[in-house]
Amino acid sequence: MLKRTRTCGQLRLSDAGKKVVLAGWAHSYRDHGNLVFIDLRDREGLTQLVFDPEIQPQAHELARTVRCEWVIAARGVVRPRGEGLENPKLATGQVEVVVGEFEILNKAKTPPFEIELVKGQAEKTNEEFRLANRYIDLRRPEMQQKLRVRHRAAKITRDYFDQLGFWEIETPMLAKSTPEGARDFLVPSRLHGNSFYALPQSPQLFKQILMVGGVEKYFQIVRCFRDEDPRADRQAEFTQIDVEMSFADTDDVIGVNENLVAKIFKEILDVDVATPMRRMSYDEAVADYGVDRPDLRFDMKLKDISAIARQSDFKVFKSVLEGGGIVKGVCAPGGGRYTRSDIEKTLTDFVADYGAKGLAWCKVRRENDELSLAGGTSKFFSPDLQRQLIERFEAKDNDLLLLVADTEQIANKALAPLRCKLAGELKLYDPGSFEFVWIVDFPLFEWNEGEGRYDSLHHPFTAPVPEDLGKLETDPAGIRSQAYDIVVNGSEIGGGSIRIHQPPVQQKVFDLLNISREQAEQRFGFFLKALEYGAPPHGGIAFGLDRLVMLLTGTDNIRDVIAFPKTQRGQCLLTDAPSEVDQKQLDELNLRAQRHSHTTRQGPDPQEQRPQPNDA
RNA sequence: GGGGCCGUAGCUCAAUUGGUUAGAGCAUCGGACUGUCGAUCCGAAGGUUGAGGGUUCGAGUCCCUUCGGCCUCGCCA
Repeated sequence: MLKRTRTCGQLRLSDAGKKVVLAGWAHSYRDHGNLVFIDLRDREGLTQLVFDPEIQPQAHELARTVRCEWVIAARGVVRPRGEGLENPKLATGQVEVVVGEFEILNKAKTPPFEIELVKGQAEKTNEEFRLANRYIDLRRPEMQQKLRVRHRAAKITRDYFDQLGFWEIETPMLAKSTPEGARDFLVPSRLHGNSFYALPQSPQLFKQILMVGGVEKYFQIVRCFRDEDPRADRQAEFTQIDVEMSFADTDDVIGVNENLVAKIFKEILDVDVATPMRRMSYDEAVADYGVDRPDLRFDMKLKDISAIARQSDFKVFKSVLEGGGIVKGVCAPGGGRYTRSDIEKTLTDFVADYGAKGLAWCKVRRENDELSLAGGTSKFFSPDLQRQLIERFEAKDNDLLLLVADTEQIANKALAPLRCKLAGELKLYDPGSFEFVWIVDFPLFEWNEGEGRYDSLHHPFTAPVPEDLGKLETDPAGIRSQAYDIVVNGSEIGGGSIRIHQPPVQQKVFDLLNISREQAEQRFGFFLKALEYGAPPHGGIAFGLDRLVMLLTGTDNIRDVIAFPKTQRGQCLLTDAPSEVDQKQLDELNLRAQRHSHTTRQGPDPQEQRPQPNDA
């Protein structure tokens, strides 16, 4: 086998005259009868091979048989291309390799779709197909670029933490199920009948126990599993950069980790991220943006206009306000271009998805040098109230006011995505820019109406702000936590907290979460015990590596940054997982498959109707 | 569990109000060609319109069911 000496992205004019060996895939071929050209591709680039029958008749004959995606190797001499023959589209376009010795390393079937060099082409191919033939899809330069960025982000992370004295420590994949939070993936135990491991939703308790174990500085790039429905930015199986530090407070954790983020953006994108990053309280984020992960690339703050709406003649507003709701809205600069049908159909349907029962609107217009409202619900507002609304939103001519009257929760839930949608459509920001913010001062608990108890906003191990400890008995909802999320462009890429390290505080929190002593003992007993043996104050964070790489590569599809992702229904189209298993495997695990009607294969094949001993 | 969009040749897409034998580009196969680089030129082959059922003289098109993909609500401490 010819051993390659150079890559296909490497050769330049200065290499002219050198003897080289290249290997790769035949990207395309151009057969002129006499001269044959093959563009040879490896992951570094493309180099043109020339086969001249007058120089090497055998190599030329062989080259004529080559087809796309055959794996080939060639030895030859680097030659400057003649004048006018350069290809400015290729980094190696100034030269070509005149082949003397040629070898076909492997033939290939015609690929099911073409491997395009042009960015954006991958999206044009049916994704189902790309996933089923991932090995072809991954040959596209744009996919390889994403894999490369992912690798580099991981490499920078490892080097960064190593230099700061953090140790990368692995934690178990076969772990204990903790029913809080997301649904667990369960793994049956063969040696312990009727018992199950759970795949970790995160290494949370292990990393805290590592702190109790005196490790002091831990990190891990680790796979986590949550059995919930996927989304465009969410897979059941995902990767975290997991970090934990002892004797650290919020500023320590934020400082170490924002510097990592800045380093990654600088080294990969050459983007300068200003540190320390901006911080914003949870309350401010929710009030101004309706969510705890605001996109700060554009302004468009939400405004509570309940006080103004109360004075209007609009019955819908008044009845919502009387019922304890609010009227909140957003001003879309230049939104006057939306037609009445855009608003009353498209935008109203949009907010309806989030539970909003309607969307009130007014357009802002200038008449005789005076701004006023027109259309929609403007008629319910007196000229003075109109002036107040315009002032409140700092609205300009041709803006659009959109108002939701509902509970505060629903109004925010609807307006936050509406704000982002409008800003995107109205092109109010540079999509290539990045705005970082730490969200801090989260409430420790949120009230769960349905269950009649408090839920942790983050998780039950998050420490309260020390000054608020007194409220544990009196005002649990008013307790702030020492939690922090890092948000970029409206995407939460990481979050963490200072943890509770004192058993009595942990116990009190469990009480408020309505977790009984018995339950706590059964689920977290091992952890509570560890806390009693000298747990240092500690805290940490976890980043979503997938989302980070999505931002770095400019994709909004998480499957693009995962080599072998799963579909919306959790299937791997390449390997066909999940699949049924042999009865023998089930027997060994003492498991029986329960075949409900909805899981039984359809299709009345009488052969399939053999007795099922497992039928319930 | 709910809502929405989509499925036509290997790939990307067409196909008038339901109307003749479902077309085109690329890819594939055969041929021609000394400088191409999205090679070009000539020719060929390529289809259970995701599947099943229905309405109709007639269905890619309309209706129902179903499979699959994507987006989304719920869910994701």
